[in-house]
Amino acid sequence: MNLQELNKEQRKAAETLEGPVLVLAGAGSGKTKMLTYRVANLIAHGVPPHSIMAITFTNKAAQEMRERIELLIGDKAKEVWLSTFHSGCAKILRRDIDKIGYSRSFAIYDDSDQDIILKEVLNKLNLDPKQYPINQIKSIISHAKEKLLNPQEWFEKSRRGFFEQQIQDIFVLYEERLKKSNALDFNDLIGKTLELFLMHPPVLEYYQTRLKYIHVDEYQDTDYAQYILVSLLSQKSRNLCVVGDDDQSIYGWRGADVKNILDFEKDFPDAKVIKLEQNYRSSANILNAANQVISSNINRKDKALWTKRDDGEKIKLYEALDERDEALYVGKMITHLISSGQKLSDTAILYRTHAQSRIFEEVFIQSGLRYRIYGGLRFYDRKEIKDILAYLRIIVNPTDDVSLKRIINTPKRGIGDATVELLSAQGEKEGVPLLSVCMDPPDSLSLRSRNKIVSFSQMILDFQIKKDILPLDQLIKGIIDTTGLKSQYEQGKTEEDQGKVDNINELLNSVSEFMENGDDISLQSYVENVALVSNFDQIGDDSGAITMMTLHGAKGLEFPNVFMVGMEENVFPSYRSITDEDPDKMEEERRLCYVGITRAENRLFMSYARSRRMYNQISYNNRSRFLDDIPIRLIEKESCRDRNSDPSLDQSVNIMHSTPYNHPVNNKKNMIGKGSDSTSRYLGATSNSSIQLGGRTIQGVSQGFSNLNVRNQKNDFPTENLFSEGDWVVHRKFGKGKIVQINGEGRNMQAVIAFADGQIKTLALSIAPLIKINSNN
DNA sequence: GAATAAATTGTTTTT
DNA sequence: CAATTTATTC
Repeated sequence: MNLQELNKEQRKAAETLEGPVLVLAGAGSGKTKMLTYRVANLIAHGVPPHSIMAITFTNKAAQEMRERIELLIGDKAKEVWLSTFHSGCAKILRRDIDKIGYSRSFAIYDDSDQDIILKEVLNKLNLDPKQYPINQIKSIISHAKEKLLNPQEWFEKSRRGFFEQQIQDIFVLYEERLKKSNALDFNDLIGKTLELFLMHPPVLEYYQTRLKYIHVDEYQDTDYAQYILVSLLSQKSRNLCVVGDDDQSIYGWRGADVKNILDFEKDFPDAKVIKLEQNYRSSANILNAANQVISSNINRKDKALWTKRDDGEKIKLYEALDERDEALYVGKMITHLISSGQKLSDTAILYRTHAQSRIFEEVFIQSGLRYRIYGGLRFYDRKEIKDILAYLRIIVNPTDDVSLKRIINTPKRGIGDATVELLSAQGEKEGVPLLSVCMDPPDSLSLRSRNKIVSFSQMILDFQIKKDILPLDQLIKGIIDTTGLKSQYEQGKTEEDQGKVDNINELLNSVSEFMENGDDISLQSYVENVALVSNFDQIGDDSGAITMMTLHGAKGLEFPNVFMVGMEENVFPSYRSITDEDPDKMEEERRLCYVGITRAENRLFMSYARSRRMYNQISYNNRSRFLDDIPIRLIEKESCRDRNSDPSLDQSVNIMHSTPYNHPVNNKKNMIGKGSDSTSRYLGATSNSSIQLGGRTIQGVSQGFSNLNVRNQKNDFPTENLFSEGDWVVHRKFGKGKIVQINGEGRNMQAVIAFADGQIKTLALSIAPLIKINSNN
């Protein structure tokens, strides 16, 4: 490691090791480089790598930083604690969450799980979803949790009207459901970690002592809860280094509080403040444009980025006829860039909303330009994938009612809505997990239904046994085979079904990858990983494709050529930000524009359309106000030829028809998630994904599982594998208990169980409706 | 209970 | 417009 490679300010930041440090790092100022060297420098000064923590915004950023530190100091980099807030908290909770009344096999509920719970809650309270929109409730709950408010506290601080009272009730029930399912939402990951720390000081002290040097990247995007977390963790050592840029704060809508960075000096009066203002990324023209745009904001720390680079090319501004014309222009420009030696991956298209991507997909497919879309529907959020994951989740955490409901009749096995409703009501009445009820369904159901339900729950328990016997990939393969999750699509002939089969194969692929790379390859770890990765976590995998993403998604990235499209009022800035009552929203929108511009290294293209189809109607928007902030001298203007007077315009499309493909653009189909590559399929390239799956492995597994089926038919349930002394279990009627002793063998095996209410019972394991809840300890 | 047809409803940004 | 929810029929 050689600190001489840093500039003066960067070096100062990398050498100021003790005490609180605030680094105000402008866009492209070598922030990651500085952080990397600082960590390496700490290690060079004898600090053990495991005492160093760095929190980043995305898993991708964490991974990249780890690689860069590794280049400097080698294998020791592996011991540095690098993670996002969410995955770091998940790690802490996996160790000790049982201390605050959850099982360590807790589930992480995502957005769509929240939807399901809230729908049920509204239903139960007899509230109309139109008057209490799910999305609004979700955001209220999320904001409350960001501020560490419980339902009551939230209500006290609200307007305290009738609506708020109802929201409070919903909130309370929502929390109860999560708790009952042993599940946490994203905000809980932070909040429950804090709860753990506050209720159990020794746990906090452990981390305070261990993590002597803490770094937080993108500090401007932290919310109140995260701020408290960081404050607590660094309280003892006071070695806290935060890095951020108030001009790049673009997550206010998610609870991010710029005050955290603006007030850092108040929180730590002895903080050393270092400013990184030299930009290494963009040409002078691009940087000047960015500086001009952001200077219209009032609420910001004064600073000015500068560069040693030449002016470079002017910013190209294109006025398009409509959104198709805009896409054609972009396609044409990219084709030019390619012919001048640029790679496809040198170019990114940035837009305000995902919906804008579709027309680009259409045009690029027609032109044979490979592209990748990041964000949007996550790979793991696709229906066929979520179904598989739901099986995995119920195996890890048998109390996960949301997952169970999802799969109890998927694929179709004749357990209808009415039946599920009844089972669910029963579980609620008795306060036990749905799976417990399924193991011993009420007599009010027909024998036919009961048989289906019992054999379903036996299948789940069989999987639970297999979990500890088979390696992860074989387990998942076996589940897919046994349940018919894949074969249900293999029979279908539509392209959609085929895509689903591909995605399932892709999932298996990603499992193998996970097993090769990770150190913890347990099912639980896999499920957790899947819950916390985003679509932005694999950017840069593909060197042969154009990158397409939202402006938010582009934060932290850079590209030689950047297209900012849809530069129109109501699009960008978004119509929702154009309000007089909240000028902060417009400021955030402007920062987003600043972020976009500063992604570009050499060439920046901006475009707007005179007319655009939005929300299924044609709208005519003015050019974005942000364009007017850029000095004319930095801009080179191009305008569309009028379609009426110049029929050759449409022919310009045909020039790009080098490889004509007439595949329908099938909506989110082309969204690229982890490892998936449907673009290459469209373009005739071979995807190696399915090849690795063939033959041997598959057969091996299905054999293993056919044994299991036979056993099922004989009704000879191998309980001996499932329970052992010391296990925590939940009984249908007696509630939570601990197995203190196991006697007998096979079908006659009995367990002595001490239940939470003090009762001690001896139960036959082959028939007792028991669920193991400490499945992974 | 399942498969189809009809109606309805929603679109910022994400760990 | 397209995805999801609801109604209808078998």
